[in-house]
Amino acid sequence: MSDGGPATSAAARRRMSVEELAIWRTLVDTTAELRRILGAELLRDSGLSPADYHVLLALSEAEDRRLRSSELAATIDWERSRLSHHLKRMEGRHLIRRDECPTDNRGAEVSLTDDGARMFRSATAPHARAIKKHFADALTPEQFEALAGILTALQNHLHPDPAAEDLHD
Amino acid sequence: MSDGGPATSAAARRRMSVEELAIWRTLVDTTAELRRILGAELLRDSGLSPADYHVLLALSEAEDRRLRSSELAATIDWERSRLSHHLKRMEGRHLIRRDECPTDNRGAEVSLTDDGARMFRSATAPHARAIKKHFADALTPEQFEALAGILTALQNHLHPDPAAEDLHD
DNA sequence: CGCGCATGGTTGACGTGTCAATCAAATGAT
DNA sequence: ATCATTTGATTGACACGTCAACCATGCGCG
Repeated sequence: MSDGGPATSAAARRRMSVEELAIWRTLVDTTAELRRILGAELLRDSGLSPADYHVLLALSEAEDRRLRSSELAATIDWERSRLSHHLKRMEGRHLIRRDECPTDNRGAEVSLTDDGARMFRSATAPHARAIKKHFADALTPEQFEALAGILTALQNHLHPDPAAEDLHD
Repeated sequence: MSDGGPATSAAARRRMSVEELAIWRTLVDTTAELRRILGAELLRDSGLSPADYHVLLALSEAEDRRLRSSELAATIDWERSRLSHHLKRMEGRHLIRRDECPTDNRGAEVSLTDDGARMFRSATAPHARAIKKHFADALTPEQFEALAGILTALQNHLHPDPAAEDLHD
């Protein structure tokens, strides 16, 4: 119950069925559509892109509303260059600020501006409502439970537990 | 059992739980990671981006390997401008060709070149194997069944059956 | 100290996606 | 026939993401 994947050896050599492939495609399409809808609604209602929102969320949850650039990148799992590009744009819109880091002259400290904090706060409740409306309201509690299990299985498969690394083929 | 959503009135007014929100975020993150991995593998192994693959797949399944531009857009659910931009790039790489449409002088007929067909054919089996490896192999048959149901529920919620449109609030 | 390398971060080039504007051909109403 | 409207498709401007190159600072080690 703690290994990386359930279908390890029995069906592992069989080819993927067309149903499984169809499910994969539907998964990609459906999540893409949901992201598109929610992103458009977020932008319309609050002027923030999903990427903006992600950055502001991490910053607003950080201690003193500030983070080193690389910590921010690690928190939201972005490449550093992507973050750098995006921060430049966000700085231009006065959502965040970049100052030099006192303890490391190479570093940059990213901090939330009052404008940024205000926009994030005004965006958060409508965005949660939109997620509920378009996603959560569609599923039963049983489906939520199943989905949680599916996502855990996928994550375990993508990032196998290093402790159980001895039983590979 | 044919309405647009299961949780129609009872829990509809309740706020979304933090668990539900966390599942949504995990869903977005996990599918994004899967797309990233599979996209990178596809590009590395066959020189095609996921978008290229999508276009070529639609064309190769079309009658006589050719489609009107707008039909192609409808098939893969892309905006026409997006498709136009992408077709220009693909045309530059000789994957597809655009000729004028005989029946409508405004139209463009997009057709697969031999190069494009060959690249698509060589990409298809490794790509299917990658999907199996990173996605399908992680799930049990029961999870597949559950996921199919979840996706159907989400789709029904996004696109409610017009025939049952009389019982809205 | 001085050399080499690792680290933190930025930049530029390029492919990609969206939006609004554009344009020409088709359509339809009078 | 004429003119407004719709339709098929392209374009340009811009936001975004990735990749490789870059630069400066920090750090280990002789």
